Amino acid sequence: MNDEQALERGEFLHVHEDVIAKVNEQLPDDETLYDLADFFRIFADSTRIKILYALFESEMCVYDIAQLLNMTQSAISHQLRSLKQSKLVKYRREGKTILYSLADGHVRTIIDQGMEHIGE
Amino acid sequence: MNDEQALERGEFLHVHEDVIAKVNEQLPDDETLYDLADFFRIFADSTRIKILYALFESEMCVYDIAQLLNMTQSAISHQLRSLKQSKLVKYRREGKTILYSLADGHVRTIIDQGMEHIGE
DNA sequence: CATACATATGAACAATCGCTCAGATGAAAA
DNA sequence: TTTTCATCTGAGCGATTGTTCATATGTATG
Repeated sequence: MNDEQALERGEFLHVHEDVIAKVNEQLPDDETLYDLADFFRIFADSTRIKILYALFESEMCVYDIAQLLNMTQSAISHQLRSLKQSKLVKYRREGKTILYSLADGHVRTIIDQGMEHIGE
Repeated sequence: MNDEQALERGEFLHVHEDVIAKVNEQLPDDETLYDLADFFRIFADSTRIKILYALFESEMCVYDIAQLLNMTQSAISHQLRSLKQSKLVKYRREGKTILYSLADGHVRTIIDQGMEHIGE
């Protein structure tokens, strides 16, 4: 069959409409996909991953995390804010210090899964 | 115990050295953590997630993916390059067109896991 | 060969990101 | 209340990101 005949029958040159229809059925809506991308973006920075690893062991205050990672308190505080907003981390106040901990067990699973993939 | 006494014994005000030592044992080395962050960064963009979803169904050419996502051929080609470099996608030539497909079964698991987390 | 088709590529741009710095907020101690 | 400690916050910055645009590469066809 040549292109003209295909065009006459309403087909296109490249587009395989059956496949596209099938994908469109399975593809979640845009908002969900944005949320999913946002979720993965949290793990796309090694500082945030380090913070999460630290919290695997125990709850920690900002200053201790900063010491551990050899970074400024401000940098850690900014990152903890992202983690808070994404509901991956929760906190409680104890006197003057604020203790951060994991808010969600899935975090460990996700990181372990990623680790398994890169093969370490 | 007051701060002066603590300082005399070589302790610090905030740093809980036992916790830090424990975390340092568990914390993978920097290179691994960078690789892990790079891996998650691939999923941190909704265009790339859509492309992967499309490839869940069947191998597709660049033009079809562009039509499906209503984006330019160039934009898709650039993203496919990232996915190629990350070894998440492979390709084969068939005449003039190049057909892309998933290179790794883990991809689906990772995305499903993320989806489960955001609760959709 | 020349032409058309399919994809890849590099430069350029706006948008976003992670960190630093200076200062603000909040809680407890003096 | 004033001071000190612990953390938060907003502006500013250099670096990175995703897209567009124009062009280059590669493959089959006439």
